[in-house]
Amino acid sequence: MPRRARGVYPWWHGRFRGFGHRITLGREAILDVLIKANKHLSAEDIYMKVHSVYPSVGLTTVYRTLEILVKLGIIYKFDFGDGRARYEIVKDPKGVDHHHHLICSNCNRVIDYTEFIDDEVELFKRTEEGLAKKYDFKITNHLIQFYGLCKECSGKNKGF
Amino acid sequence: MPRRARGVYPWWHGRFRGFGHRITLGREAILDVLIKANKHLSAEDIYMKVHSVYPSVGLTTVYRTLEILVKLGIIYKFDFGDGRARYEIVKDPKGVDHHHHLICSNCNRVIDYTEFIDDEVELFKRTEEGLAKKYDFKITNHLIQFYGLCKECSGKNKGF
DNA sequence: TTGTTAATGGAAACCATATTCAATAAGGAG
DNA sequence: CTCCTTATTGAATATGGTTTCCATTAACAA
Repeated sequence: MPRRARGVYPWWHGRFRGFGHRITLGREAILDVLIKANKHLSAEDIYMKVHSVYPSVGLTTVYRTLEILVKLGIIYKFDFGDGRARYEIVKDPKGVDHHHHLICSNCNRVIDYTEFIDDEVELFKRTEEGLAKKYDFKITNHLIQFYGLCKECSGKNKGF
Repeated sequence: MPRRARGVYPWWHGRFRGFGHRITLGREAILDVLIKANKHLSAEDIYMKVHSVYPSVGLTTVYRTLEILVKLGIIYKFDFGDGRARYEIVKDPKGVDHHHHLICSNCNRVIDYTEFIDDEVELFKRTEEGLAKKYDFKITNHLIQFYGLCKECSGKNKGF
């Protein structure tokens, strides 16, 4: 937890407090890990990193904090099909770091890609508007993932 | 399991046998349920339906069969975020039944939509080609889901 | 500083899915 | 049609990520 200049608070404190949540050491540490990692991490990944600095923070707190962060829209929760969820800090959809995922059905390797995002975002904007109107559904975000076989697996594995 | 005219086999038998799998009563019943349901079902949903007709078919067989069907590309497996997977028969991407999902973050209701699919298919064709080339990744399918608040939930629930 | 109440961690509970294993049956060979 | 090999099966049990319980601690408003 980097020391903070007097009276200067991280961007997310307002949103956090605004929903009635308290700022705690554990929560700061957890979000700090997500921000610094800048890639998808499992709850256990996060727990281990936080725990190495603050051994008093338990796995339960990690799960509870992640749940809040997801609901507040501060982080994303992904399912890559290997039985454990992954979490990732939300970036501006227009930002440089925004990406989607390629998932290998065989080895579960996950590749981030940033190409074609502009086209996708453009299409989604249109689709979202149409769907929101038709179903009276307030869309907050979308999930896009491609599945297939990665370079290593496509050679040896023929389906099953 | 409807009686079959002599020598006439369901479309999926060839693919099934081709991969060395045997055709069994349980497997026919399970796939039959998926075909007739024509919507996403959980393993338990499928188990109960099959079990009501063939009490001898166990939940284990349902899971094992679903795993094979997914690997053979005969059904899709979805995660809607409520902790249990859903399965759905694969239809031709150009077919009328092809659809994607709108998921309510609050009540977990899932809405199927078929609108705008053409645009998406078009975009994905381009994206898939580009990604396949760049990452040497053999894409077999994609997942798109929109998250947000449904009509019922958007009024009362403000985030958290 | 104090009081109210959210937050915490460790243990236990949960629950969907996976695995084990002996019994059974699909389907090719004869 | 029958036999034989071996995939498939169900029941019970294990697994493992996530959630809940509950007594204790600490955030922060007054």
